[in-house]
Amino acid sequence: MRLLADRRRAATQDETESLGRPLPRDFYDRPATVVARALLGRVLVRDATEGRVAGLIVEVEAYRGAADPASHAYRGPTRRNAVMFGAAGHAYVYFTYGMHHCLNLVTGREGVASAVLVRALEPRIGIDSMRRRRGVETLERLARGPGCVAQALGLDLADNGLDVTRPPLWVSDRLPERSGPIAASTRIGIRVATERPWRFFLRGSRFVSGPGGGLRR
DNA sequence: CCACCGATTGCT
DNA sequence: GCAATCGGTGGT
Repeated sequence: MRLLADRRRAATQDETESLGRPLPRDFYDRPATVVARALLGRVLVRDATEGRVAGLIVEVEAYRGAADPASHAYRGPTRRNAVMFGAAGHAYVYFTYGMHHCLNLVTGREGVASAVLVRALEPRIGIDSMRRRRGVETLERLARGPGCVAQALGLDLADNGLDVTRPPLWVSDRLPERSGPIAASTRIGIRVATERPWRFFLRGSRFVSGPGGGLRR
């Protein structure tokens, strides 16, 4: 009789096979806007002890280096944003408003401090896990909004700095067929008048981009 | 040490 | 429209 752990491992390998391979580091080693666009429609995968959770990336926001006033990196390196200044292909997870976490994927060359904020997912795998973590039922509400994405995936500061070119947190190189309409978040996040982060999302089957954020004060 | 603020969310 | 809630950040 096969051990439970072995069966679980085999199942994980099968699913990984069907999901494709993790995107390699050089995928992320490009400008944030380019990576942001290329991430749309791919599968973000989170493997935890509770099981696998995954969804299609349907909305992202690009933070373009330390010269971008909207970026956490704008005032130079600090303890919190250190990961942004590091190598591409790592997770920058931060805590905000005393209750929410948000997930970024670091892009560009070391020292460039650019990243892509994952703003919304279309749930695909581990939907019941997402429901438990989120405390909501409907697919539309499970991972719409950056705080909801992190909560649905069970991410917190312990995941800051993770290498996203391999499990337990990674993005597949596959571009699956989308099953239905995709809900992008409606709320506006950053409020910087001079320069705004560029947002990318999928509306139905169409690719859309435009300035995110509103005006400050 | 202290004060202010935030790449948000959910409820009124 | 606004409260919740607390670590990050910068100034004293």
